Amino acid sequence: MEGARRMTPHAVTLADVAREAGTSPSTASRALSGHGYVAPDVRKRTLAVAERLGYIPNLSARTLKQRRSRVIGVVVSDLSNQFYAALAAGVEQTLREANYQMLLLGDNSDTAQELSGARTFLSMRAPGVIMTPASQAAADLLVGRGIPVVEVDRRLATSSCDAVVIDNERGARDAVTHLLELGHARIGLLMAPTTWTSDAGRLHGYRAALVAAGVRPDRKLVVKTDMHAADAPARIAALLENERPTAIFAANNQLAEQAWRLIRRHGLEIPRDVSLVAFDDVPWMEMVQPGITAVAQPVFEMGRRAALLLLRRLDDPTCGRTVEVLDPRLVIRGSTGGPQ
Amino acid sequence: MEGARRMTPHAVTLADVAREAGTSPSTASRALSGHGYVAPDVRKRTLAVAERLGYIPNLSARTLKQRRSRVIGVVVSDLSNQFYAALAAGVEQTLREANYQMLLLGDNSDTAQELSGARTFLSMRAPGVIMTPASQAAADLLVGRGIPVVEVDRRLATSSCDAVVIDNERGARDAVTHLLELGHARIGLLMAPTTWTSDAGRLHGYRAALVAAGVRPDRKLVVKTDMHAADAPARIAALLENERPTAIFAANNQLAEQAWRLIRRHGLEIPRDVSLVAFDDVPWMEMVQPGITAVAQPVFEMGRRAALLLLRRLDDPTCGRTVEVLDPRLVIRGSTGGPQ
DNA sequence: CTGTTAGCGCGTTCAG
DNA sequence: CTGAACGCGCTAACAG
Repeated sequence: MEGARRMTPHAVTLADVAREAGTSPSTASRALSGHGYVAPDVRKRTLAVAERLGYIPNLSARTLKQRRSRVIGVVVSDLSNQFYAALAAGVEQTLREANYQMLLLGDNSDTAQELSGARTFLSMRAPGVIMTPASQAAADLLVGRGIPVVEVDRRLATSSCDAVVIDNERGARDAVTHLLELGHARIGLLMAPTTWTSDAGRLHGYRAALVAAGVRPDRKLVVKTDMHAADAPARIAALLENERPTAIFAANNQLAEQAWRLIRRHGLEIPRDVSLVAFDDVPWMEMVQPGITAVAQPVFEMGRRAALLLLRRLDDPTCGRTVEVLDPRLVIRGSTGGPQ
Repeated sequence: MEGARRMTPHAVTLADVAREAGTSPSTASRALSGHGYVAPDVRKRTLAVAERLGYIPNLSARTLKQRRSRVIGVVVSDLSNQFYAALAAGVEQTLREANYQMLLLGDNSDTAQELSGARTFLSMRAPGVIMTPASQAAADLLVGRGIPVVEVDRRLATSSCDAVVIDNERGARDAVTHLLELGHARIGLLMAPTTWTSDAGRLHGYRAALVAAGVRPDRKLVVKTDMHAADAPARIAALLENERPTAIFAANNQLAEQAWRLIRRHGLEIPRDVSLVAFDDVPWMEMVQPGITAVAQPVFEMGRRAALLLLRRLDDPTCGRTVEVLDPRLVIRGSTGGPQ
């Protein structure tokens, strides 16, 4: 037991383990990491000592030496949105299985915060990054520094990254076509005021469905507003009151929630007075009465695939670029019916 | 412009900045970090060069040198549970304001995963950790190594950590008393099968309320089950069918959701056939018809306070221990009414 | 199979 | 106010 268990203020280091095991630091390193040759008994002894001393490798030192860490940066738009939470969960599980850590950041859809996150990942020498991009800046910075980026949910980078997205246009078209088939013609669209491919795709799908049915798109029926904007409720209310749409297509789960609340507050009944369809199916949509018809996305799976794409690229940086487009699925519930 | 902008495979380093700025690495370090004396013009020049070269400090090197990073470890039980998501959001925002990063991990209420998370934090030299503890092991390991831990939502560590919790007993008592006042006597309790202080407190509160009202607690009315357990639905259904409680108190939001679904599936009507109260108020509870009476917790605030407690301790490691107990608030909605 | 040597990039002495 | 020297803990070369 020697004097090794003193109240050292220092954490136990590889050198401590080596000394205690009667070997050199490099041999101890090989024994613990499993790289290179080590005599079986030496390895065993070293492992035992490490265990006994409670040795925990210093990742900073390792990262400094190897010039890359095993921490994958992940940034999503909004941690408290169930969609992004599920996405992150899918990513984390997959990364964990491959022995990588996830460093999760939320950027509140803010370019500056996203950029600051990217800088953090760079300074931590993350070998790769997965993001729901808010702007081109962050991904471009990363890619420019040689860090592979996988975009999820939407694509924005000017450089060509791997990506996992949903077929937004088809999802929106399915949703709106469903309404058209029920006999609706005045269909309101609620969407975020972004330039993201996700929103653009949903808008295209909405328009395409109308045109295909011979209905002329009306700009006044389209409201672009952010969930957190102060005037969001007022603008949605204005749509309801002034335009009297017989149905509303909300392009994300948060706008759907807002719309749902406002429709009730206005004393309107779903679907009698107005039908409602959402893009992105979340639990409450099945629980309310009537249930909300929604375009379901395989969220967890999207996270998983994004992680797999990144892992593949880490394994082979030169492999061809992949963009996976997953299929949405329209889940019909009680919130959609024929117009009055 | 010299030859400094070559296609170097290496990231730009402090030495590069120093060379370009015509100074030494140590001066450059002082200039950029702001510690120590540097001539104003030298500082300015160095900053400019750093900016121009796109210098991003290597955190590993800095951490290795300073023996501590600015990454705070955070581990919660379930990333996809809105309660924990909100908690994490509160923590993150506060840490960010203090210029710390959050490393968020989910442990799925699993001791092994929690322990592995703690080891990760240790190996990354995190200066502190915030956790919703699943067992004593992780916190004890951390504290034993001199890393301050703040427990949130529940307390478990044998060592005395700072903590932020809700007054579980009072919350439960308020909820059950509300039911008793409505005339209920057969009140079922759904709770997780843990030894956590949160669940214990809620159980105590439930019992205390009954006893205070002269109602004899009946063990058969208490079902301890995990949300993800395969037999959870069956056991809850059995409670409903065999014991015929006139009201149910679900001790967390997920059990409340399960109960709500099963009550409907059994063709029972809320609150006519059975009343329902939940501990932890989440958005859907306000949206369903009737709304669910629930004990609301200031979740975001709990996260924020936990972060503040940790920051204070980082600032002054010897300061007295603090345990903050926040007040819950009973929100009465339509899911509770008199028994038949 | 093993130990010695030599940094990874940074911050912190301590003389100038 | 500045720079030279050193070392944080680890691993990749290399020689033995």
